[in-house]
Amino acid sequence: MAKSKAPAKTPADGENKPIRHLYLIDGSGYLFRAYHALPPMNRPDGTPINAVFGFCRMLVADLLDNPEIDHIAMILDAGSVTFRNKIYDKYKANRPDPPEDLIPQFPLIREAARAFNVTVCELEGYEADDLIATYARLALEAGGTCTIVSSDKDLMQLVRPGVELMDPIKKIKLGPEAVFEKFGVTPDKVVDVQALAGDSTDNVPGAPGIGIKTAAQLINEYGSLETLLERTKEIKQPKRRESLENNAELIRISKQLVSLRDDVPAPADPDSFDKRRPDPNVLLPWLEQQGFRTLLQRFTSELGEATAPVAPTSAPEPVKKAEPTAVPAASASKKPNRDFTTADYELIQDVKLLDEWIAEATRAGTVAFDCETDGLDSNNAGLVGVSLALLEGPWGDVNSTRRRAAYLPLMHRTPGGAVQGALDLLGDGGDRDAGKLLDGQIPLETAIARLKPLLEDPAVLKVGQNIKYDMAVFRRHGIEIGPVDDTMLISFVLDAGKNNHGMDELAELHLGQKTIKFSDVAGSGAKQVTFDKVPLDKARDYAAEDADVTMQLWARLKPRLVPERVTSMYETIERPLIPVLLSMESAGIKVDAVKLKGLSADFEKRLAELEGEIHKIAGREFNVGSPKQLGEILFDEQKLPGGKRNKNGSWATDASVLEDLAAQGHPLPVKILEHRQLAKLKGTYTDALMRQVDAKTGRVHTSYHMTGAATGRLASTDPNLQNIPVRSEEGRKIRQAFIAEAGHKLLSADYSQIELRLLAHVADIPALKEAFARGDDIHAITASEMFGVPVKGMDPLMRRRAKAINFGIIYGISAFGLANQLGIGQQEAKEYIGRYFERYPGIRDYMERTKDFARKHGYVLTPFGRKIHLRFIHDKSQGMRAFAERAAINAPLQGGAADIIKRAMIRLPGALTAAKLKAKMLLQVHDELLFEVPEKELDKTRDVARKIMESAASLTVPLVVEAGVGQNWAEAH
DNA sequence: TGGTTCACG
DNA sequence: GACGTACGTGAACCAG
Repeated sequence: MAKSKAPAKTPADGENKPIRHLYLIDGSGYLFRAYHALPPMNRPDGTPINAVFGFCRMLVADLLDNPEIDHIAMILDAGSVTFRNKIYDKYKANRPDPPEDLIPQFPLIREAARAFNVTVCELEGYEADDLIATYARLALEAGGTCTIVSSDKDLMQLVRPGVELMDPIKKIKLGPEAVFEKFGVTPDKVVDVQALAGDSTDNVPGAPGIGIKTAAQLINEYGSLETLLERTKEIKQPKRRESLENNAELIRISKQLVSLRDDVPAPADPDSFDKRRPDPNVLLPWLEQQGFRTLLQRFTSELGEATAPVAPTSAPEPVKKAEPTAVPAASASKKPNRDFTTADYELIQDVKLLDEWIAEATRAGTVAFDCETDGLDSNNAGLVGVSLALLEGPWGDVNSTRRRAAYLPLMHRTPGGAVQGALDLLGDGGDRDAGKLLDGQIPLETAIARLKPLLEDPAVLKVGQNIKYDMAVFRRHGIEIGPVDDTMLISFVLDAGKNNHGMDELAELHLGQKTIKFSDVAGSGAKQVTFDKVPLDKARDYAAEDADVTMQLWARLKPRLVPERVTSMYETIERPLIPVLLSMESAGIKVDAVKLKGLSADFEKRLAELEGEIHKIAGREFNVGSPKQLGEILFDEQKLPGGKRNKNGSWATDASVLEDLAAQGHPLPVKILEHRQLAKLKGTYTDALMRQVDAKTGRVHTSYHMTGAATGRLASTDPNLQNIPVRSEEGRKIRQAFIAEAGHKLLSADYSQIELRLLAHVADIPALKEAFARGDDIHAITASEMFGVPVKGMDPLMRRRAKAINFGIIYGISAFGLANQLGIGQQEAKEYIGRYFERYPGIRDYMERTKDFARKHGYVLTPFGRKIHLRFIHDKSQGMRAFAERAAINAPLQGGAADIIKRAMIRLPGALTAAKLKAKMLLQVHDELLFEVPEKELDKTRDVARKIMESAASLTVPLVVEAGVGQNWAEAH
């Protein structure tokens, strides 16, 4: 017998309204999805809550707040035994148990739905999917439409006009196209494909040897499963034919298993699913119990205080956790000024309105702005428009403020012009393409002239998201923007390691707002247009939103700096670094294109030779660049010993494997290694670098990302100039192509052993500190202390091993890693580590202290106060925790070194100017700075650089900088 | 798009 | 007792 659990509607709601659009939430599917998507969180009483939190966030932000939704219900499985078990007893038999910290959340999702006054439906003997199918049908028959909130592929068979699927985490609507992408057939044929292909997670057998690809092909060819089974004789491939002929019955059973029933007895009339206001007496106490503070705040102001609070149902036995973590209240969704929408964004098309905005911004004292361009390269992209946003009212109080945002289009053009932007070599911003300037735009020169006083006004703070980019664009129009704040950097100093710092992610996280995607306004793939071709109305929505979101993020994040003790990290390191990096990026470095071309030709010739030799030894032709084909040659065909497989089952062919084989005297791996090295050099460096040379300057301009690495290191892209080869002879030839301008030389200054020095400092190891103070060879000293041999006349092998251990310590040593590095047994490695800790017990103490700190606080600190969060420090997987612990040990050292060189970089431009030197800082490679120096100023510049770098921090060990000079980077380094 | 490999500190 | 492992990046290439 079916039993209904649909709650009665509250009398106050009156009559049910008929369905227009029904939302059906696949409750357990959603819970699993949210569980895996969100980091562990706990309720104040310790109960794990992440999946429920994700569920509530979705429910509020996407469903209850969406006025288009009038009917909504959550569907659940009533039990584990259904009619399908009668058809096939092994159905879903090998489902693993859910994770233990998910189990207590199952009952909570029922509570959550009840608290928000959302109907819960379940039906014994049937799965939630059958109920969903049935309600989808009922909705259609009632003349309405239906959205199923689930990412379960089994529900794809229900997609049809009026019924769509929505991924609850990605918020993507899945229509027939998505179904076709997944199953290769239209939605009505999905069950046929599933019946043939089977499903290992649900233990649906299907036809052995036939997967989704083959199944789709067969169904599309024969039209339906039944026709196919009748005409199996026509199938040419013997294996397929046999599989189908021998398993016809099993396939029919499979079809019954995967077909959803849309005729089950519905426990409640779908008209009764109408969206209802939550009852404050139920919702508020429940939210409080879960610790969802922002939601509580919001609903208290929306619904009013509870008048007769109903105590939340008793909580299940909480899972005991060693270190309960707080629910991040700030990440809950919250939308200030909910009546403010994109429709309120303004379009500035005349000078009068622009002047008004500028006056308003000047009066407000803080303005968010963002510029839109026709490319991504900040050195060349042309300015297309500017957006501005204001937040007026009490500082930082998002609830009692008024939002305003506007877009000022400047260089939008009619579509149909030649593709340009990145390909633009003239860079003049003029008549470089066929598109004509659109009407209704203030002339660029006029707008620039009006904006300049605002953007340079020392009394107006300009807030940007990755403002380095905007500063670069405006600099080329003669505007030096300042003073500035950067929400990306504020987020970085607050939350490095917790989340990334792109605007879309921050908007979602802190404002609960999904931003308009660039591809929504500009298209995607080959059809994508540059922003100047986007129509003004769309451009306004997209661009004004950027400034609007930036302003709100600033109001949300900036007040956290002081209480979370990262103000000085932001104000003395990250923010002042912006203009320094900007100058380095726009300076670029000269490369010798002729030299690169020659190298490329050399490499190409040698590669062709090697390829011939390799094919000869292998006995056949194959793609040497394909690890898959190579693995098959080496281990399946040549039957070489010692094949390892990587996690997806294919043969591993990385350098360490090939080196092992080479050491055993096999000729093929030797050639492959050489081929790999040259292919890398040619593909990644010579050829790619030539393409990156800027036509205007004849130099390459990298772009530095300030928030790419959680430790505080910079990252370099387009091109990455932080991984130019240096370790191999062939590779160094590429460095030779980085050259100085005529009359100049390159000066390279790098910190010696900076991370080990920091280790000696923070762990406070007298023996190491003294060795550094004396200027001793630190690896030799370590070897001497460990193995009890004098430094003089030491076996180089011992020094090498000590060096590997010193590095290992920095990385959070493990016996496995050290053994791998040194090519010794794990036992031996373990013994070395033991001996090291015996000699330097302070280092072991430091490592333990650091791990404890990370476990207690969820982050670690560099000596300069940079915070690095360890997201996985309490993960339930031992492997993930160990990973986080090693990262915790490494982060203060790597991050501390990053702090030091950043401090030096900030001081250097001023110091050079003060010494009347014209040297330019060009590149930073983590512990090295590269300068281009007029030949006559070499000595002075070297002295200044060394002095500033060595005094960038005062530690209990000296900082030592080694400098070199040359015509090219290889010589200087 | 994800996995593999390899360049750097 | 088994498992998966050195820390931090970005780019090219292959395969699906």
